Amino acid sequence: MIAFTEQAITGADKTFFQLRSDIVEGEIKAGSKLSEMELSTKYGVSRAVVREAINRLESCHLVERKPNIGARVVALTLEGLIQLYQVRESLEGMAARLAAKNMTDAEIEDLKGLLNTHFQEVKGGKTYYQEAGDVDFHYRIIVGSKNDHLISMLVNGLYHLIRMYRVQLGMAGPRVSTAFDEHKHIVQAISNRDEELAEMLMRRHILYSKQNIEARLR
Amino acid sequence: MIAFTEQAITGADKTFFQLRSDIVEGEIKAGSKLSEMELSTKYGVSRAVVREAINRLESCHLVERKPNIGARVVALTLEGLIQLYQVRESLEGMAARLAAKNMTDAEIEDLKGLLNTHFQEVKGGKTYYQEAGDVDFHYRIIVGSKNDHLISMLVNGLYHLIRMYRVQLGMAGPRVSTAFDEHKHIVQAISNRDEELAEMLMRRHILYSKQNIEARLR
DNA sequence: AATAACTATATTGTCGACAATCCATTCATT
DNA sequence: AATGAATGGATTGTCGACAATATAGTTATT
Repeated sequence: MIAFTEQAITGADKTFFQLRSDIVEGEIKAGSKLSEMELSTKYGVSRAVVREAINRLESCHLVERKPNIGARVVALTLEGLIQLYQVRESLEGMAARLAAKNMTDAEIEDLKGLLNTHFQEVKGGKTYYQEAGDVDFHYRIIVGSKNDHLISMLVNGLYHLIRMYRVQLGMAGPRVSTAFDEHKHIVQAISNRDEELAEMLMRRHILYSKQNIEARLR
Repeated sequence: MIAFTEQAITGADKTFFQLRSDIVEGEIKAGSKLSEMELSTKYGVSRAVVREAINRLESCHLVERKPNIGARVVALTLEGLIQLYQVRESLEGMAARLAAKNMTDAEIEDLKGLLNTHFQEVKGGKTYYQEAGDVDFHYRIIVGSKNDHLISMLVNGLYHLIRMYRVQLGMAGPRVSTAFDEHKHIVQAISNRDEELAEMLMRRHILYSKQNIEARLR
């Protein structure tokens, strides 16, 4: 499980990561206001670096900023979640298509291996690791697309927001075993270099996931 | 033609718009380095606002920034253009699907009207306005999707980069009359509330456009 | 009592100066 | 001559102070 290793170079990086984590994990409440001065004392840095961190968070759609007024953590709404999943369906569908075209045979073999270890965890009922496995699966396909825009939008952009919804609206849930089967079929399509099918299966996979969430939250 | 009216509130806004325009129009060359001090004297503002503007440009994928080294305008490559069009196909396809679902009847009528005025311009051979008409067409469908993520990603994010390629690699070109027919069919599908077809037609439309560009630049 | 104008306070926006880092040139060593 | 270390100059990162703007509370007016 090769983690996405983002390392902080500058102080603004550290503050950004810290702040993002605090928002995603809900330590800073959704919808709450972000005071620059308050955060600067809290994290022990100047207002300038807090401002830069907040700007980056805005790029991730994790906060909304209004001129001369300030920044607020985004509010979590069902409507927002649905819209997020629509974009995700679109982008990850394309990612699966491109992965079927661009992943190397070795990368595909690795992916199959990941699926096996994931299978063991599902059998063992380790729900905690299931989410990590799920994220890792999608992550590899995104990276496998070899499309920098796609990778950046999903990994640096939307995935943290998705995780924020997962954590704060409590969406671990079952659907793991069926989701596992879907993963298997997607990998099979990629292995067969069937771009069309890979995209279609990925889109349905995410669509099911969306419908599952909708049914649960409504 | 209701233009997207972004108005600058703060000074950083103005600098951002100015800098973005200079980059997109090629006054600042693709691939060139952005010196904070140089820009701050050029635009008559402090380095802090230049930094904020550059950060925002990075979010638009118009510049790349490296810690402790600086920011460069992105390089324009055929590979990058292809990847950009792949993302565009994915997102605008979804936008067309959602537009078929979410646009009001009045908005669809307006869109038909726009197509008519566009038709007059095509007949008159006004190639200058053709591009504006094309942008306006796509813009309305994106907004018609009513999906904020989609709108933000395309309008604030990718469209300026696409325009940068258009301007600097000289991609006005013909294909206008055939593109017009494709636009007509897409609107028809939206008018029929045929989500599936609307998405498919939009994707093909963008795919053709990509292939046209590839054939021309290769 | 309700609305409007004003004042005071707090927050964000902007600036110039200082610190840390990188890059090119020079110098020393093998 | 080639590689590596040291030095100087330039650029980015960070900070605290000041200016501009918004918000809340108060007073004045109808």
